[in-house]
Amino acid sequence: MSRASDRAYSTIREMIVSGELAPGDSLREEALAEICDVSRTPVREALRRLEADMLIHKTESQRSYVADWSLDDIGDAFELRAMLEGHAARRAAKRIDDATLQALRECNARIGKAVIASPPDVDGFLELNREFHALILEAAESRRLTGLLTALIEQPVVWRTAHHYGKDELRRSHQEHDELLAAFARGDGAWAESIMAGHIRRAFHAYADAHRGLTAIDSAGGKRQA
Amino acid sequence: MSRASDRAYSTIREMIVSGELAPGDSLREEALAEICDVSRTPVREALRRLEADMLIHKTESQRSYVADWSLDDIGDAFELRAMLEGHAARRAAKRIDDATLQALRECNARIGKAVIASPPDVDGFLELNREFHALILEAAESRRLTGLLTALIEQPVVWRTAHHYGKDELRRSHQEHDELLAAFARGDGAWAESIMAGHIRRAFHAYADAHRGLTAIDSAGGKRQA
DNA sequence: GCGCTTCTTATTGTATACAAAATTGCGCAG
DNA sequence: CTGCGCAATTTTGTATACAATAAGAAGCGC
Repeated sequence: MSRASDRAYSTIREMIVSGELAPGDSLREEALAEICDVSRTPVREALRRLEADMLIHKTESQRSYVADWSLDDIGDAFELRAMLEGHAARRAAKRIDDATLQALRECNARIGKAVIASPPDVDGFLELNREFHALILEAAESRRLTGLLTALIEQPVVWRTAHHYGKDELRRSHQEHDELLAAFARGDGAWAESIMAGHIRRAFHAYADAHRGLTAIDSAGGKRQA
Repeated sequence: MSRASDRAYSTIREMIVSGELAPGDSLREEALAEICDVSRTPVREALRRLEADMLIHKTESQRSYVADWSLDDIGDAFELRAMLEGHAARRAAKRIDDATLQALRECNARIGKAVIASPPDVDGFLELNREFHALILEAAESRRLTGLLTALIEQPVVWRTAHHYGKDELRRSHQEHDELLAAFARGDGAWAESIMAGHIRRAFHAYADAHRGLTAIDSAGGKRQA
């Protein structure tokens, strides 16, 4: 992470995820280079990686813009994610070892704490949730699946989804994780897959509801800072 | 395709796919730059793309090598491909228009001709097969699915699989495509998905059988540098 | 005033030079 | 002879300069 291109990648990605760069904004290499305090070379590498992540896209004339997703696009991504993370859960259920299972339990316990706090610690939830899913993905032992899913998990969407979660929805997430743990403990892949797929699809509908409600506000008001 | 980085990408990729660069071979930027007759800059871009395709990998010390896949890895890739192309077929069945359906029919007719020739025109089959699957993917209308699958279709593996197909297996592929067309014509997504998943899984077993048969030859006669 | 062409300018693509990091090979001590 | 450590070489990472290309602006004819 110490390399200049990595810093550029993280910096730009963070700007997109946080909303500092809005969908449709143009990304000029020189400007980004100045922001990241590196030369254009590592910025270009970062842009290519972000393009692979589908966080940005290039026009036919090679200029880069922050990608903007229609609800259809996002539904699409969630559907694929549900399928692939479901698959990951199924595989994990058959391969998981006790140490990982224990780590998942502890992780979800901390998620529980973040969720019952007042107000709920959404940022903590996000980080722990990321860790929880990452552990499962690792337990699935498929480099390719990992690669595919990393390209698929749109951090901006995850972020917004969680920030629109109410206390009830956060608690429900926590419970679903517990169910997942039960499926893992029994090595029941089909069960794990079902729960995971449902978990992701529920997240989509939470996002879609919030999005529909917020469309007017977003287009009227400005960008929010972190 | 006229850009230097694109040429470098195609050139290097072709060298890997054709086997000119063997799994485990090291990829030195300067050497590749000379081969492609461009500077290191576009070569580096090409290497990053190939890395995303998982055709090459970088060690922790940043040196690049041609990826080599164990049969497990390849099975993994086929499993994901079966799932995702199945999903694509399901979506395509619900969205496909008459023009595309007709194009698919014509494509498969040409596949039929390539298959019944003596000897079978395997290269023609490969190209038409690629086109057939690409048309379906396009009909599925999911940019993300397209991105995921492109990263997943290991051309070297596809190439070797087809070249180990006997006449019967090529004909069977042709027939499965026809079944797929029937499912599309009826808009039966579930049917299309089943056929496609089976189609891919069969391809895997053909590859695995051929691979197992060849492993002994490879390890007995082959150069195992490294 | 409108549309077209052309020129200017902004932005990306490529090459090269240099810096940082890693591997290799050598020399030396034990 | 072996193991260690240092330095010489190779290889990758970054910066910068220059070339190519596309967007934008101005001028021109109509």
